Amino acid sequence: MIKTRFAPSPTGNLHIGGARTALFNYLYAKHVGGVFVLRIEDTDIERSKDEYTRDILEGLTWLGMQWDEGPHFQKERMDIYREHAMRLLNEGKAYKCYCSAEMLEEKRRVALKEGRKPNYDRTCRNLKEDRKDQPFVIRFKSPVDGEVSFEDRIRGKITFKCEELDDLVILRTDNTPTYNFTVVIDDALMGITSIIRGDDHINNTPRQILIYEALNYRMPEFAHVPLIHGKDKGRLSKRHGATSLLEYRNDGFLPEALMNYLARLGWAYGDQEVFAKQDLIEKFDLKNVGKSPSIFDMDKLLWLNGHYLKTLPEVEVATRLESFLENRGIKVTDRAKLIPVVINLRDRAKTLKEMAEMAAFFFTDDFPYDENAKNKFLTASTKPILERFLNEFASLSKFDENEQRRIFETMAQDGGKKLVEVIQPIRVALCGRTVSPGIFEVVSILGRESVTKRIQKAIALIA
RNA sequence: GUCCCCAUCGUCUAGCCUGGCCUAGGACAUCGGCCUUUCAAGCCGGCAACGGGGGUUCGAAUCCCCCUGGGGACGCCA
Repeated sequence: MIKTRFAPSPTGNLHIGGARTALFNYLYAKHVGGVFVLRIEDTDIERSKDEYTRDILEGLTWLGMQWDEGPHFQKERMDIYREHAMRLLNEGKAYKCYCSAEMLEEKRRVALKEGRKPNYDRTCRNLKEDRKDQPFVIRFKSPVDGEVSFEDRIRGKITFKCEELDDLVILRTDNTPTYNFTVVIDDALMGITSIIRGDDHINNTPRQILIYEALNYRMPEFAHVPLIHGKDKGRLSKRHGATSLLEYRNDGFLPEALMNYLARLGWAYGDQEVFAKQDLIEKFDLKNVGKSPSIFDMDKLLWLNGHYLKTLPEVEVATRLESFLENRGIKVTDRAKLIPVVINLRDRAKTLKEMAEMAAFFFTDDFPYDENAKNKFLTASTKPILERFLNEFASLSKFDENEQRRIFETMAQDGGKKLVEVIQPIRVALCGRTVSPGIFEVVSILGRESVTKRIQKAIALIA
């Protein structure tokens, strides 16, 4: 049974990079019929915050990655880690180190400055006496020579010389365990078989392998996925926009689009661009994951989002649009309007937020006029057009497109104008702006009463 | 500084493992055109890449080496 996990630390929001790592774990697990575990790595008491945990859980849920197990919290497992540390200590595979953090920091600084590698010099490794009253950390005894290598599912064989590795701290002065230690214990105890994570962890892998061996636990397979970079090629950060996945939700992105986009970032399946979730589960595989870092491209995400806006069932989009309208303070009293509005706007909007902005005027007669549009199209010279339209419209017996078209064409002909010249003033009167769905559609959706009211209001505005 | 990783259009990528089908394919963006009541959407077309140098081979984007460039890691953070 394949088991994967996503193990974020709640020291920040769930960002794009984390979400992608989670997605690869999720997809791989689902692809092979395995289990996807969620674990919160909150051993850093200082920086961990509940609000971040909430953000992570909500983000994963929104994207549609339901975990099968967890969330486990490391905070609740401290005793387990301590027992393991004691076990290694008793077996002579770890030792107490009394060096002060300040002193080590100074040594590191000097080493770096002199161009040496800033590794711990193992001062306390062979200490015989037990200094009972002095604070200490527990360090793992790393082999002095030899090498460690592993077969990465994405990159192939990776080898490190042991001399590059130093004796890492596994238990701090305050009796709390460190990352490289807890991660091994948890992954082993939780039966994780496949560790898929960012390639910033490649360097940690040999240390972790050594700990697996010391603890005599079964070794999982590793797959290191490249990081996502910003436009400037640097690591993705706040500077590049959204810091939380949930901001994308609030900006009107669809989880379907984001999942699709994230999956295609660093992974491909021939020339296919559009993948529904089930499709991803069927086709995703580690062997198609690329090795080089990719750059987050908002334009492509927008395109995909637009695509899903156009292809998802109308009712589905309508429901989501309604909450975005509410966010703008618009109560949808006439639900029946929602569907035709979506049908007319889905080709024009890239996001739900944008769609809500474009849809607002459909739901209230009390909408604002775009200043430029008003100045240009609601003037003394266009007033006759509005008045004539009002009359013709009132005498309209049927309400279909042909009848409407006849009015506009007659008006254009009589006035020696182009169709667009008579339509634009009407459009501004009805929508408050020069950009909208087709004028016939607008009229039909608004209905007789509302159209009349809006035209009258516009005429009054001019007078 | 040391170690590790990476390298195809501006971007995401296919092709690389198992050399010839590659005059390097698709998508986004961009530019032109068509359609048209505005704006989109849609359709058609254009521009655009194998980082450099050595090998190996009849033949290299594909295999090997070096260089360069980029990224990551070197914590009592995760």
